[in-house]
Amino acid sequence: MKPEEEILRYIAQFTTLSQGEAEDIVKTIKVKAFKKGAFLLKEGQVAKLCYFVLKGCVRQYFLVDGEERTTNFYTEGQPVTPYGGTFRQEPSKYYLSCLEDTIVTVGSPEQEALFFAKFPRLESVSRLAIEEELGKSQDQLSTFILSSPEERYRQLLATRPDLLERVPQYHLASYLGVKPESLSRIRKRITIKAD
Amino acid sequence: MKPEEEILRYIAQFTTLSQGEAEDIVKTIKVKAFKKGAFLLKEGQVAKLCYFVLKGCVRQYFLVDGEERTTNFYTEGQPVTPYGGTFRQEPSKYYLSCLEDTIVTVGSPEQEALFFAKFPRLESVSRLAIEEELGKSQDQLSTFILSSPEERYRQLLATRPDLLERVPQYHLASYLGVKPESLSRIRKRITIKAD
DNA sequence: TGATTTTATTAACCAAAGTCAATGACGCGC
DNA sequence: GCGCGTCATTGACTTTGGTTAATAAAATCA
Repeated sequence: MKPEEEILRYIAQFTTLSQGEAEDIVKTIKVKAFKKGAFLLKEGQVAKLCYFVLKGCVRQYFLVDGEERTTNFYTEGQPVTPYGGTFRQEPSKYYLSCLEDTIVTVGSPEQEALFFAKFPRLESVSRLAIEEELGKSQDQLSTFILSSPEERYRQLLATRPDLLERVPQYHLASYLGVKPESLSRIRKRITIKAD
Repeated sequence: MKPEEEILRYIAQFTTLSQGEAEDIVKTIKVKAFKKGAFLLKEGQVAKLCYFVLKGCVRQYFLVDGEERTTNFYTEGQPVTPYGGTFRQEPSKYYLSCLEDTIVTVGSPEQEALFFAKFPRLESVSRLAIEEELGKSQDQLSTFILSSPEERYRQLLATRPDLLERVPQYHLASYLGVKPESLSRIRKRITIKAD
């Protein structure tokens, strides 16, 4: 599958596309490649663009007392919406950094308007997608906040095992809200129990 | 201010209303009162309605091993959207219970359609509001998840001091992801440090 | 009001995460 | 291959939250 077609799979979750529409969409979207280590967004910048990951991995984090706190990993097939698709005016507190060479689609409010003019049917799809993201975000909040770090790690293991392969452990630790040393101990505890 | 007018304040965040529109909206919306302890939604029910708090306080929680885990408190001026305004088909895992005598507006998909037919301008307002909620939810996720319980308590103290007055501490503890005994100790630690 | 229930605090002890420091393992460039 | 930096693990010790149980304080209601 070409990376560009990843976005068709995403849209297909919400509606059915004709062959013509699909080809048209692939032709219309703007695609951009980033090198490992590149930033899609830095703290203080106003987010003018939004993204959708076709290939690679983007890490979202912010700084507290100079320390990075990872809040999300976006991989193939995920929309990168640090602010829920809203194009806010305020400068962002988040960084978006590529952990691998990454290919994304790029959207701006202007392109969005053109896109919806061309594919009006997809405007409601967009709304659905945002509501879906909100639901996920709230579920994540409720299941994550009230779990222990070990439970959170097991949860991650169950839902996104790919991340354990491709993301350094100290970033995962930050994502789980613990120090790298603790994650190391958690992993040890689990493998011992598994005997 | 009449409770009904709370919703005008909310809408005013996103757009400007004429005097006529404002009066019309207040006349159109459906208002309902609940007694302390009443449920807006119970686990297993399919959420067919959404709410907006005019007066009072609603607690959202779900059960894990028979234990309540509080995920949100909704007070005056907040939309109650356990699933991002979406009317999902699935039965909810959440309870919505009134901590005080509470007055809310009630919305259904049908009423929503009628409402938007009458005030077409407000459909985009609704979209903005949902995106706003998503932004808030993601911010909450990032600031809460990666903080210690003590930091979370300080955060709550700073952002929603009203809750400390009106909500029993053991519900706050559940919301912060700790046991009531721990919250008690955290409070003690903080008052000692404050000397 | 007094009695009863509900909610909050405190203490003692245990388990788990933080901190600091040292050591290993691995990858990368030279 | 060697050296270097990055990342992961381990150990000793501290801090913090969970657990259990007892007690105190506050709210509720007859």
